[in-house]
Amino acid sequence: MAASRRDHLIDTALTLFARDGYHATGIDKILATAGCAKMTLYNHFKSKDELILAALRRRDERFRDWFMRNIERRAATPREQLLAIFEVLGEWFAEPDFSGCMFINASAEYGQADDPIHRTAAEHKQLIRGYIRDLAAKAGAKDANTLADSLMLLVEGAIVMAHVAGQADAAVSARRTATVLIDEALA
Amino acid sequence: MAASRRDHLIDTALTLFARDGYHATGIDKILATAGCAKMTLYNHFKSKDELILAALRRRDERFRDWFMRNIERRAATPREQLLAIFEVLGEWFAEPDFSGCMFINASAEYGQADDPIHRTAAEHKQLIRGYIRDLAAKAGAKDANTLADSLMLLVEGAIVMAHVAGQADAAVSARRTATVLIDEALA
DNA sequence: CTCAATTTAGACAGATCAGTCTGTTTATTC
DNA sequence: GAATAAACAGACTGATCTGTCTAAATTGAG
Repeated sequence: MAASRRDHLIDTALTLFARDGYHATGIDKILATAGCAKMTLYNHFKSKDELILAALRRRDERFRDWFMRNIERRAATPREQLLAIFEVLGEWFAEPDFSGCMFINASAEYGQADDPIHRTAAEHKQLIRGYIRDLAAKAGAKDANTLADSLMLLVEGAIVMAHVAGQADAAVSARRTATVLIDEALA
Repeated sequence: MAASRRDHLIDTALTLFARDGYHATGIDKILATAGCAKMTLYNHFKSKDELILAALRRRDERFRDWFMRNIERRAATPREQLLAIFEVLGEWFAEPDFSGCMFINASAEYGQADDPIHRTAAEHKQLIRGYIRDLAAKAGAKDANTLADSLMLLVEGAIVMAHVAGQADAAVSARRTATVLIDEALA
């Protein structure tokens, strides 16, 4: 198949970018890992940045699908689902190859806000926020946007504390904190 | 002076690492910007990684000094100081060259937890957390550690949302959220 | 089978990377 | 002024970077 080569390149790049970072992962290492010729890559992507964008788009799809699916599997009511967010985060942090959020990491390496890579990261965060906002609205929050903003801070804070500070229980702290905020917002 | 050349190199590297990232900032660019010879750098630092560590240590000192000084200038009581944290964050985010947290960014590029650079970032976060914990204790929190954990999540979450998602008012959201948590913890 | 598209390996370009070394010049100190 | 230490410019190594190109091998569809 034609698309399979391209898919395989994206998946390989995804894994390496996640583990080693973007600048530190060279094209040659991606090709060697994927078992691919250089021209195959440049036939499908016009530059390394385009491959990074494709990898981020795939990561966005996969992560949000996994995230939402697990939240909705764990909890039935919107209120419980808001709390399940942090249980799913805890699962993620406990993965042996957890290396932080690829979008936070991408923004770290591509710091300019108008960079397409940075913009893709920003869009991902907005999509996550939108999902949380919808859950908050369904849970009957007085101000779904405000509750979503608060919970997003906890989500992103937990990711940072888990990865940067190595705080293994960051998701537990975040869940406990979220209960206070949710109780207050649904009162 | 002998130390001045070294200091100037650290300051120059600090600025470039903050703006462009660590891998993307080459030794040659640092030298050209600092107006320094290559051997001067390698007489003071045995490798680029050592220079990064020196820059991070200096950033830690400067940032925490600036952070604490501004919090204590803005507010007199420990409770108000806990809220002032987020006002100072807002000041930081509004700086024209704000490019996120150098320690979060360093952990993004040096993802392995046992890397000295990553460890330095983790230590910085623990120092900030310790400061917040002390404020929480002085404010009379029932459980200063728990409140500090919650507020740290808001701090780190606000940094991420401000930088990655470009959410300019992340500090305002975090402050509003913090009032709920502080009220609950001091009740 | 045939034709066209894709993938292959690998050479190559031109730039840049971190780090070493040499020899000269500047600055400090006695 | 002489002696010592530091910083200087810049060549150099060897590796690596992204991206281009060629020519042969492979694949898939009609």
